[in-house]
Amino acid sequence: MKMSKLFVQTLREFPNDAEAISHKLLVRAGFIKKLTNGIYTYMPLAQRVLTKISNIVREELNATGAQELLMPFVQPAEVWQKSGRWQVYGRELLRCKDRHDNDMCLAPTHEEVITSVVSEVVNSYKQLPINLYQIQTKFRDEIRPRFGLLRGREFIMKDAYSFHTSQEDLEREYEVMAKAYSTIFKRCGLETKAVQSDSGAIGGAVSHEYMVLTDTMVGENDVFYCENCDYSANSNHAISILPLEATNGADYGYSEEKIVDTPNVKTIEELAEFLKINPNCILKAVAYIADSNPVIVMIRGDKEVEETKLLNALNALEIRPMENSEVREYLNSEAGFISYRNVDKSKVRVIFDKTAQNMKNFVLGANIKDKHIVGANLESNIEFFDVSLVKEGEFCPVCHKPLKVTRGIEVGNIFQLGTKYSKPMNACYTDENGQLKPYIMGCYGIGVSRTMAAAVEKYHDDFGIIWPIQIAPYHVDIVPVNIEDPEQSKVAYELYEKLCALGIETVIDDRYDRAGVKFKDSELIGFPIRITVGKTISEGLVEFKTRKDGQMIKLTPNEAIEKCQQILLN
RNA sequence: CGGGAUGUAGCGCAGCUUGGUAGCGCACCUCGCUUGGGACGAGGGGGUCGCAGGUUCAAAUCCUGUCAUCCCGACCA
Repeated sequence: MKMSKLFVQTLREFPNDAEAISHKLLVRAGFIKKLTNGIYTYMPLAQRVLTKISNIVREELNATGAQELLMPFVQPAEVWQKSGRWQVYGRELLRCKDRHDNDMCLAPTHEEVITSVVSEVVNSYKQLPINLYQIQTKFRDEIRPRFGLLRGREFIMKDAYSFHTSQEDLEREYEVMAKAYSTIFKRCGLETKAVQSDSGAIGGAVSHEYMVLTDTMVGENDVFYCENCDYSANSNHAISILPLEATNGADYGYSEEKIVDTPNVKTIEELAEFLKINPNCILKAVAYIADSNPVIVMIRGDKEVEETKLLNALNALEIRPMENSEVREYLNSEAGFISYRNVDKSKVRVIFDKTAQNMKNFVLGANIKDKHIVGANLESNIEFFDVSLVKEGEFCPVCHKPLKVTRGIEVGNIFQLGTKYSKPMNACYTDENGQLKPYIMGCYGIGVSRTMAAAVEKYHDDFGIIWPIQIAPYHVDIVPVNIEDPEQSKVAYELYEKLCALGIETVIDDRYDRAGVKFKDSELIGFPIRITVGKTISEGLVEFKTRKDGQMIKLTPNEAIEKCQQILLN
């Protein structure tokens, strides 16, 4: 490709509406252009990267026996009503009507359609198992799109769905996919960690997320992991063994239950300070509205509520903190002094976190303004749930060593769905005994456009992007310092022809610009290899430079070609 | 949806306080010169100042409303 013909416009400055480095660089280097919030055009350079990632995905999935198909992006409400998600999915599902006034939607995912398609084709256990996938645009009307491609509204996703006759066979396929995923990301030049996760709106029991670990804010997930064993989990799913700490209020002299004055002491910090007590001896109450029902969570004072865990414990869809007016209305109390005692349990659901379990003689809100109870103890027969957020340093649930935390960008995930979709949609096959059985399903996603952004997030420097060669838009950038110099031009074009003939993807920067412009663009765009044809041509040499380590060596044109081949083979 | 900020040429910005000819840099076009790290000179094209009302002889500028975008919190590939 001649640079003069390549449809790309690099910018001299970073766009001012971008925050994430991948967003800034992809825009500045001319890979993407924003149409509107969370919706981008993939320019030719980006399209080449996406194609490469997609092809790696295809090769690895095809190797497992999965088959590619392509499903509709615009879907009728019917299939969503059948699965029950038309009501459940919320405003993230972009709905519209066709000219006949039928309800339609833009596909955020394809469980409904694939289940419907498979149920028409697969009638017998003899046709199972099967794994089908597609690579396609998805639309999710995210509350807050941000970070460019990392959280767009429209994005490219590979989604695969498998169908089985038994849980065992699903688990077998799940392992196959897990392996394929590791290979796929590795081939894209990305190290990933498979972490346990909550299954969210997609549903199902077991799931793992593939995270690219990063120390920046754009990793939107907190990942807890153990350095000793291989336990790792998203914060919305992580569990821990708490370090042994004093949780006995008697240590602070509160061995007898009584009400004490705590004027204007509202927060846990203030209360701990006021009573000269460790926060972990306070049983705090956090009030929520879950699907318009009041809930209070009793949790140890030094711990936070993990709302996804709470959502699951309550089997609720939506959750938000209670407002002060609602505290008065439902709990007949003031924020800061709430307690599970003296609330109407028929109206207010009370959840005890497991951190409350071993507390003795603790401090508790008195449900009266400016008063707390000290030396309190829990009644027996209380059911405990795990709804607390893990903290770094708490102990691994597997091997009891301290857990670490890091940020992660989720580039893929795998779910064991079970019969979550097949049952409501009545999608069944006939088994060996002539019985109708719902399919046991799994589903497996990879964010293709997000993977591209994650690679940039991971591999860049002050000059621009450093593409892993496996997914780089082109392998080599030939820079004739002065295209008007007949000797340089001749050598550069010969080199270009030869590399192209060898199937090496090459750009020749044939622009009449000065060398500095070409060098800057080369580094910004992130070509893995740059071959400069300049003054050393008098000695019959060109300069061979790799983007990754910045190493420059002088070689003859033929040696340069060999070197390219060598690098591409590795 | 709540809190903060910003909308002026393709991109980055100034002008607004104190109303009076719409500007700068980059990019683009022409000519010249230049060719090893985003050159230089001369000339040129391009903007209903987000949108709608209002105040005024006069609005990018003041007032009201509205829309959009970005950042911080609840969603997910």
